Amino acid sequence: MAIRLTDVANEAGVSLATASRVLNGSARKPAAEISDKVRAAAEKLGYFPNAQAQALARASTKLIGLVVRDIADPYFSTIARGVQRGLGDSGTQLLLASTDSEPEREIEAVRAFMSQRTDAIILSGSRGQSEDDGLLKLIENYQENGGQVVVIGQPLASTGGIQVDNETTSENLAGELIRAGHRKFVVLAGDENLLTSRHRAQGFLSKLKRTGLAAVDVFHGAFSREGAYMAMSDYLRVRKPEEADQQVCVFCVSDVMALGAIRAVRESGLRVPEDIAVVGFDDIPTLEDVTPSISTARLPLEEIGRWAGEMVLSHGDARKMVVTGTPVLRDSSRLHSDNR
Amino acid sequence: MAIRLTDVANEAGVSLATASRVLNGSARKPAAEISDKVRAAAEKLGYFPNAQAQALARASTKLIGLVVRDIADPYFSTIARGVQRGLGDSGTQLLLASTDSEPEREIEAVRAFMSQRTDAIILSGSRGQSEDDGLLKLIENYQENGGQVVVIGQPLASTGGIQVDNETTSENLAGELIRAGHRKFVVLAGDENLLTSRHRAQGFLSKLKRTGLAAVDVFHGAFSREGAYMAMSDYLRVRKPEEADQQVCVFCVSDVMALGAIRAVRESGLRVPEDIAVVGFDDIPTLEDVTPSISTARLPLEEIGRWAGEMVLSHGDARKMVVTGTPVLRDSSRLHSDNR
DNA sequence: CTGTTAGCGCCTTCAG
DNA sequence: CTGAAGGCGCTAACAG
Repeated sequence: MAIRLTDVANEAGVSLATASRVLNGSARKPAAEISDKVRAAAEKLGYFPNAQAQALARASTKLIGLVVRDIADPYFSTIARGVQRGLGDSGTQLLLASTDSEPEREIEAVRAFMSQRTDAIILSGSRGQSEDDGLLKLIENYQENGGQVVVIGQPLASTGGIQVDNETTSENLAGELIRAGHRKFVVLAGDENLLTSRHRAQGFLSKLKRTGLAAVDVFHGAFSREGAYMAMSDYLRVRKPEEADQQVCVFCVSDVMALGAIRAVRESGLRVPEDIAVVGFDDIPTLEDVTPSISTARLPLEEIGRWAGEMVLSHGDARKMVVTGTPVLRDSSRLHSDNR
Repeated sequence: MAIRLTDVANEAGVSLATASRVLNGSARKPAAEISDKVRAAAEKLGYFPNAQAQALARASTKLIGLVVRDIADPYFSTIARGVQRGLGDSGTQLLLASTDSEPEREIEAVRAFMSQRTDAIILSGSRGQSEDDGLLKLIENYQENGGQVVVIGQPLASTGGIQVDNETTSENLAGELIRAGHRKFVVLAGDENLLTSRHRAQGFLSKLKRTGLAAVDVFHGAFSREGAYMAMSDYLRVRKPEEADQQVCVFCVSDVMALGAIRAVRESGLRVPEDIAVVGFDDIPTLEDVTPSISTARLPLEEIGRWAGEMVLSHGDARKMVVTGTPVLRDSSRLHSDNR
């Protein structure tokens, strides 16, 4: 159906090999005159190289796979944009898969990418707590066959990646909040089966403990806007009357959760931050448009994606890098001193 | 390097053809015993079909391409999620490309997808005003070779797609605002070279005119948050003192622009909506978290994406459908009656 | 410098 | 029902 290289070669009156050489970056450069003829023929016929055939003949597809949990989540879409930027004009194409937080879908995605023989896979999704054995085996298999794996977030033993030091970041964030005067905390810890979620909560709590602060409430739930909305609603429902007297600072393990929490606070008729201070984690772009401005731990999301993309291109050593977030206190954690 | 079907066949002691038949959905089903042996061998060896080879031998890659302007923009990421949902578990893989609003990058993306022999291409990006001749020719070429094209937003003569009736939607939105009592309008019309931008502004303006409302100011600029921020800043700088007395309603041709506009209003010390009402278009998910809640014309973004995905799967007729947005007045356009 | 010729991994008639 | 063989479109030695 489509025009083949053979057709172009015939049209130009040269051999297949010659046509191939001029149309693709071969080391050997045919004569200028011939080249022009071939290019003209290709143009005239509307020739498009068949990437599949090329991939088969060479040994590399110029394909890389990116798996995220939900592409509509600003956290992931920002990373995705970064990856694309990182890939730049290398001619590498991006295959995208979303897992919807279901481990099996992550495995499916990786299998699909393996079948596509992607040169690399960037995992930015749901690193579960128990390092799904199945996934690990798959990845190992993939690597043995020359596949490159870059993990964003949690580190994975055998792979390269951009690790986020969630624990330290949370500790620092807690430190800043304490320094700002907060003394009473609640943690919306998200899904305890997700490493990211766990580490962020743990870091925060351990800092509190080390500082000798009173016990706080910890709520679990889905690592999502809805999850936080419900967790916060639960908290508001059960909190004791005397708690209402003093401003409490609620740490959510992600900005998206903070957004859900704020919604719940507002619906209950309370104010942020006067009645309840809310703090997030990530610094997703959305925060720019939210009032009050939300305190968070800033992660260079787009750059992280870009680094991942560049890492993939450099095709090199499975380099590892560690990123620690920066606490950014904004209005949502303003201390309400005159409360009681 | 990787395990081939041949290896599996050998391991199982059967022929290549047989192995192929059991491992892939062939019409002819080998004996159960044989099948099990083959499957066991495949499992043991860690076999993954080579999608490229399959694509070459069959005549279809199970690949579809999606081109957006910016995957980090909630409008596009929501559509992207919809597309993925629409594709469901059909086994189709999604290739993603972002154009950054540059027409040439859109063309590059389409060329790349054509090379990848994607079964279909969903265009959700920058339909320029002058229907870039290059793009049209490419698309035509693609279709002649059996490629399916689905366009989201602007309709394209020869292709199917989900058309958004921007003009009518804007008219309706204007109607609602007028009914709500607004009389003084400003339009941040975005990029006049983008059809989407144009139609939205035109619809709005024509409705105003038809209603006999006084002339309003129209500002052009980039079809983006920054563009709107600057346009709004310009407006605030040049508006006449007497205008400041009466609440004005600023219609932005997209929610993302509305967000930028609101930022500008706030930075100038004014309030939304008391001093300046702001209205957007699209109803991106982000709006859920913004205060005041933003009035807009609701488009079922995720569903639009889903429809596009399903359309692609049904492989059918290049169906066309038209979507008209629904005006949703929220707080950002509340009338400030007591302002003389 | 150009052309010829094996494959790359898999599917699919066509025989057996 | 199973096996053998040609071909999908292109690349990369190897000759000429």
